[in-house]
Amino acid sequence: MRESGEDSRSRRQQILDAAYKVFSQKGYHRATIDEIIALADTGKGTVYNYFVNKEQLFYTLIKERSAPFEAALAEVVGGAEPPLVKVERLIKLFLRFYVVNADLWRVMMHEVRGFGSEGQSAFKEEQREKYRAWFRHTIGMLEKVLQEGIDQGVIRECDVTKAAYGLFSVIVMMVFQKFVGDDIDATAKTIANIFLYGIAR
Amino acid sequence: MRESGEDSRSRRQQILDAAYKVFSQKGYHRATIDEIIALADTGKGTVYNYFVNKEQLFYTLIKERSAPFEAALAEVVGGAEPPLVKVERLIKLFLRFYVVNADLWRVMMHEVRGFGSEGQSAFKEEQREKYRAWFRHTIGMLEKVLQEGIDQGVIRECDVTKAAYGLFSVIVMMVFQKFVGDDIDATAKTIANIFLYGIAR
Amino acid sequence: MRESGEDSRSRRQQILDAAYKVFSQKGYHRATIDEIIALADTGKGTVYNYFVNKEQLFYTLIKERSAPFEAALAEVVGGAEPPLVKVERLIKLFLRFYVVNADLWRVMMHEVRGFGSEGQSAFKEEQREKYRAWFRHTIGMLEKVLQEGIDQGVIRECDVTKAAYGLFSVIVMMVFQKFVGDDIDATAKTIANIFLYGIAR
Amino acid sequence: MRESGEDSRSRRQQILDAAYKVFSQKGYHRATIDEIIALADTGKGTVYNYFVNKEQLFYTLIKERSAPFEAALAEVVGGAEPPLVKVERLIKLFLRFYVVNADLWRVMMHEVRGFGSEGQSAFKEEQREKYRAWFRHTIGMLEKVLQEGIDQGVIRECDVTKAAYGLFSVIVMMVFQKFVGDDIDATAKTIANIFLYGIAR
DNA sequence: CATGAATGAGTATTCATTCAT
DNA sequence: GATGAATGAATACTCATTCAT
Repeated sequence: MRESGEDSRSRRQQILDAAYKVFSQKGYHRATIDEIIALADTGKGTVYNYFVNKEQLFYTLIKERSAPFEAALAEVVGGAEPPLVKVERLIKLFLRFYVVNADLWRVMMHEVRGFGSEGQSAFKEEQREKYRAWFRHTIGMLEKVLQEGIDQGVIRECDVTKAAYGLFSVIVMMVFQKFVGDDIDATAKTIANIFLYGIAR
Repeated sequence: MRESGEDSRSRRQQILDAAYKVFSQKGYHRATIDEIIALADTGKGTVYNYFVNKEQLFYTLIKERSAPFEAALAEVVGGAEPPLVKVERLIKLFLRFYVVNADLWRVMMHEVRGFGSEGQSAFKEEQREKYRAWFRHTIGMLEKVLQEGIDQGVIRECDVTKAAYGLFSVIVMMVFQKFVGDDIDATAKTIANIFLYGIAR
Repeated sequence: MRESGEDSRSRRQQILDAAYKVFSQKGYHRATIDEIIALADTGKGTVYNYFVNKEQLFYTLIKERSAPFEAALAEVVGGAEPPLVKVERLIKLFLRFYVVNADLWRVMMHEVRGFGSEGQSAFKEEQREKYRAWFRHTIGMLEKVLQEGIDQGVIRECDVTKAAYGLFSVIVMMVFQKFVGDDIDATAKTIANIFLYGIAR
Repeated sequence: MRESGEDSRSRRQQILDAAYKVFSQKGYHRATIDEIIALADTGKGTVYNYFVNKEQLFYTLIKERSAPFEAALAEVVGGAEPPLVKVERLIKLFLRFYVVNADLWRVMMHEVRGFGSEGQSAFKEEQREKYRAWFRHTIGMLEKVLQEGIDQGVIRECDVTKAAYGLFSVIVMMVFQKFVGDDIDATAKTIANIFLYGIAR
């Protein structure tokens, strides 16, 4: 029995918090259950009481972290603002989310990205598809707004899927390259500006 | 003697070719020397006669593959064409290169992108810095041309580094998402168009 | 579960016992973890739960085996008997210890004795110094008694360090050459006699 | 063709010289053929033209180095001096030899000493017996002189074999512990004195 | 529920030796 | 004789997972 009554944050949450730190810091492969339990101050078996294996622990982490983000995205997309305003607001949401979760998401992306069938990733294909679906859904939010812009004639005809992925890639790149300073709003404005009007004079 | 007369491709090259396939398919960690030698139809010791270790084998692969690409980039950058033309030509070069080398470069990026300082990657910090320098140099080609455009007044004032990284990220994303069809030139045109003039009407 | 109730000797002890046999028989280099676990009837990981690596397993072996011996030496040295009696008693202790531990100690000596600075031994210099300290301390027991003899005038002036090492080398040689029969006391007497009074008539 | 006419020291000797340095410095196991040929500035195959394998190369080294030493021993033993003088002269010869060859002999001793039958040593039992015979013969020189001393009544009755091994061990210990300074004769005198008359007053 | 001792599959690397040239 | 490219056997160590308590 490790602690008596101060079990406010459940064992499960303690493990998740520790896992977040370790996965973010070490990546998926180099993160060890041993390090996670040391940080969570719990036993090894306990982890396996709450999570079926390392992979599912990681997945749970991703899912729980992204839920509020997804809700926020949906709210903006479903709102009544003009499309161009929505675009900028979405960019801000993305930036805020990735600035906070950059490390964990970088880790996830790597394990998921592989296309080939066999064993490039630590994850089973089935599992990876779930992560990919998450990406598709998330980037789909951008797509919807772009399509709305086209329908309203404020955005010119183009392949919205490609455009959305392109915008997404720029956002993520800015974060990963640590180009995003404290003023996330300014960065969002810049990205939106270039994305909408280009860099040509 | 494993092969008799078909020694056209040297042992070294056989190993490199096999390593290319295995690294591309499995990623760095999951690629095993055993699989590489099986594919190269050679002995394990032979690999270590030509390459000091797994990491250096991987590095050699990267270096030899990228050399012609870098030369082509330099030629365009040093050319006399107008900046906007150069931009499109660079985009084409990047697309062609990444379409061919997508898998291997994805693998490399993961090991390099690294995060903090310690040991999240399979590579030593020193080694990773070499890869990062390669990226900086490559993306630097884009930067130069953008700056040239600004100097000539055809591109508006902006942070060329961020712009270059943004453009780069879009290119890579298009490739990784397999949005690039057979007509690379068309894709390049589209990317250039949007990058230069934005998507707003 | 490998064994049911005969868990009297802990896993750790089983491994140490097996390691003792294998190291003694094969030497440090040629002893393999695989052979040790086969003899200990346990899993490979178990060894690494108790010992950080092969070297530390070996070190633990040495340390645990020598502890009682050192205590016995200290008792004699600290006793009130005349120096010449102490010398003989120490010789007996050394003989008894080395007769039992001859093989393991031979192995250790080789790895430690080391030469220059670099890597001729399987052990890191730092580690080797610990073993050497052990030798110095052990032979130091002989030195102390010899010095006591000189102080009391029963032993003539001489370099006690060299004398102690000489006496030590003779003891070890007798053991390694299997010159020591069942009657350890007789052998000790002979050694003491010659050491003290020489072989000249 | 590495060198043209300056082949005064034959290839064979070049290899032996290099092997001496490397074996002395690195020990038997850690000495590599690669390092030896690098030092000898020759090809790997060449080594195997002159020596059947690593072990026999080592053996040749030992044999060639010890020949003059053995001759010198035999000369003293066969001489007409009084036994006690011979003892001191032998000690001097041993000291001189081991001071020069300490490292190589230390290496040899380790590989040979093991008693058990199987695989404690890098050498086959058959081979090891050859080294042991060399030791027996060498120490036998001491034995003979001691026996001569007993026969002539200047040395008291004792087990000459044990006495010889004891004397030998002391000599070697002094060398290995670097207790032997530049004045080998003085050291020899001291050893002889204590060996003959003991340390008791 | 919590624990942690036990497990073993999986892998990069070294180096003596061979043999075709 | 000289060479060195090719070879492959041999080995310590990690870490996710299980399961008896």
